[in-house]
Amino acid sequence: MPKEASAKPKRKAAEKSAEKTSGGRAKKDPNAPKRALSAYMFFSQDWRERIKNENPDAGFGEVGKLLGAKWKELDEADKKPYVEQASRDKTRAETEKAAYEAGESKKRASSADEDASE
DNA sequence: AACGTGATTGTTGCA
DNA sequence: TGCAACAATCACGTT
Repeated sequence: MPKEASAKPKRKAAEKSAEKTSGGRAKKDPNAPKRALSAYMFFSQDWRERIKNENPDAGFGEVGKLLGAKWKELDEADKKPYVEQASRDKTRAETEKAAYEAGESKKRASSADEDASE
């Protein structure tokens, strides 16, 4: 149950080192199609304006914490639009990965007939 | 099949 | 240029 645990001060750019389960799962994708944005990402994009609007002095920590607090205040219906965008982005990520997989696959076999687009 | 983990997303502001 | 809290996520990989 590594899920939920009060707090997980474990991830960060500093702890990039992973290696666990079996030996460090591949290193992430070579092309890194990146995943999809989170509802929070859209939520922040919309709220960051308001936060700065009501907190022109709020830098990053203020806005950050305030944003998170507000986020929880929102109801599912409020997050809905954000989640919806996240869902849309997820589909986008699917296409990204699809193209990434396709590229990876085609890149493998092709080499001469492949157009010089890239 | 089910589970676990890591990697990723976006904001601002500064050394 | 990268990292810092804030939250979600979820796709991948391992078992």
